[in-house]
Formats: sequence, C-alpha cells, structure tokens
Amino acid sequence: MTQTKLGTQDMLCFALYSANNAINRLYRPLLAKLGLTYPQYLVLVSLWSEDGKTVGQLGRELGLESNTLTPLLKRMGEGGLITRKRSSQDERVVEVSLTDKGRAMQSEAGEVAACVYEAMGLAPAELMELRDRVFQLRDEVASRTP
Amino acid sequence: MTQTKLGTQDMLCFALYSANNAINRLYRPLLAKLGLTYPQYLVLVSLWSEDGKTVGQLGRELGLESNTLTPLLKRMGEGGLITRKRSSQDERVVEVSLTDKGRAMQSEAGEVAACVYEAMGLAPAELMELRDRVFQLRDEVASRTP
DNA sequence: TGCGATTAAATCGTGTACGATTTACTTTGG
DNA sequence: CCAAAGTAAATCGTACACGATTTAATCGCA
Repeated sequence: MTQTKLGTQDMLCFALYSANNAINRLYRPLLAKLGLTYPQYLVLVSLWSEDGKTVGQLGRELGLESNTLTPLLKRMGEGGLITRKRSSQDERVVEVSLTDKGRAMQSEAGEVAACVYEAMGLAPAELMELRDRVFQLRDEVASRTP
Repeated sequence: MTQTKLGTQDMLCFALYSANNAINRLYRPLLAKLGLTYPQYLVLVSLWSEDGKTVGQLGRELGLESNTLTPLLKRMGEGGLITRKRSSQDERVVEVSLTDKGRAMQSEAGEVAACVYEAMGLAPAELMELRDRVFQLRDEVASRTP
C-alpha cells in the first residue's frame, strides 16, 4: 500500500478536466479573433465536413442537448455564420446550414488548428493514439451512464 | 493524402472535450446526492489530502482563477463544508479549511470514486498511463499558452 | 379517425470558466 | 518613510452545460 487516499494529481478525471481547461485557454484568444467560442468552432467544423444538419444531429455528434445548442446556434445565427430553418418535412426539426460567411471562415480557422496542433507537441502517431484512447474512454463511460 | 479536412472525430481536443463532458454527466447525479458539483468535489479532494490551503494555492493546483473559485468557495462555505478566513499574516490571502461536515464527506465520496473508476473500464496500469499522458499534454499546452 | 404516446426544440434556473477590472493589502526603491 | 509597483481576492459580464420542464408536431394504434 503506497497511499491510502487519492489526491487530484492521481485522478484521470482531473487530468481530463484540467487538460480540457488548458486547451480552452489556448483556443480562446485565437478563436476570439474570429468572434468564436470553442463550442461554436466545433459546430463550424462539423458543418464544414457536411453542411445541413439538424439540431439533433449536431447534438449527437457533439454530445450536447438542445438546451445547450439552441442558444449557442441562436448566437451563431445572429453572427451571420449559419441559418436555422424549420424542416418542411417535419416541423419539429430545425435544420442548420452554413452561410457564405460561415463557409469562408474555414480558411482562417486552419491557422488556429495549426497553432493548437503545434502547442500540443505531439507527433501525429502519438496524437492519434491518445485521441483514440480518450474517445474509447468517453464511449465506455457514456455507455455506463444511465 | 487520405483527407483534406479534419472533422470533429479526428480532433484530440474534441476527444478531451467530449470525454470531460461524459465524465461530468456520470459524476453529476452521484455528487448531487451529496449536494456537490464536480469542481466542488475537486476542492474537497484537495483539502482531504492536505487541509488549510489559500485560494491561490487551490487555484494553482486545480488550474482555476479567483474569479471562478471565489463564488464556488462561497457556496461551499454556505453549505457548511469549508470555512474561509483572511490570513492574519497577510490580509490579502484567504485560507480555506474543512469543517467537520466537509471532513466527514470523505467516506461517502469513496463510493462515488469507486463508481466512476468502475465505469471507466480500465485496468489500473492503463488508467495511470492514460492519466500521465493527458497530464503531460496539459502541461505542454499550458507551457505554450501566453 | 382521433387521441395518447413519442419526439424535437426551446425555455428556465443553477453553477461553472474566464477576460477585464477593481479593491485592498504588502513590498520595495528612492 | 512613503509612494509606486506588485500581489491576492473579489466583482462583473458573457457563454457554456445540463436537469427539469414546456411547447409543438408527428406517430401509433385501437
């Protein structure tokens, strides 16, 4: 028995919590130049890869509920980055699409991503392995959350 | 060239972001039974390992500023878990200490930690390795953040 | 057909995070 | 000794996250 009780420095959950905070602190000033927050940036990344998703689809991809997404998307709409439109097929559904301005932001965002990649100081193979392990952990935890 | 553009599923930062959210969703109902939030729980973990820390010390350990900690600690004080007292040596400093109630919560929290550990589905060695890699990434990113 | 169950967003309240600033106290150089 | 610089918390405004609830539309099936 080397220790009776865990401290914060022993906890994987704290490692993830504080790493996430640290990465956010890195992103924040870079994204602020584009008028974006990190979750808003994630929405753009998602739409750049495939435009035209419903609020629910974005929520499943990003792991967020409508109570988080609705006001976030409203702000992005006010900023002229996206449009939100009720589906004519199903009036319950809201479809989110990029505007020209939202699409155009993709090139500027490339520099942000490069800057963050650089700051991580990881070789591509290391980065991918760590990423996959973290996704695996997330999925394991999510599957065991009632 | 296998792909031109990264999607959210390719990004390490998103893996950390969504894993952190997933772990929070697991913790939330467990900690709610104790009347705690996750950052409040971290403060208790820190004080259980060593009682009597200043706001600044807690902030350096948890990676948080006084603008986050002050209201959080105020709520914990109102909940009777901790006391906050200006240092007599240096009136700028606020010392945070556990109450009996805060100390007593350590045993109940053991079950929460066990439950989270279980949900992660990792062997101790895997868990420690992942934890250390994530801490290393956090420190690397933090050291490159201006 | 029609009405209860289901589903998708939206709304509301609480509690973080954090940039920017303020307040109050301590240190330090002239 | 004392004003300027520095430091520790606190305050304020904005934007997430999320549990709980509400609103509105669609589905299912008797």
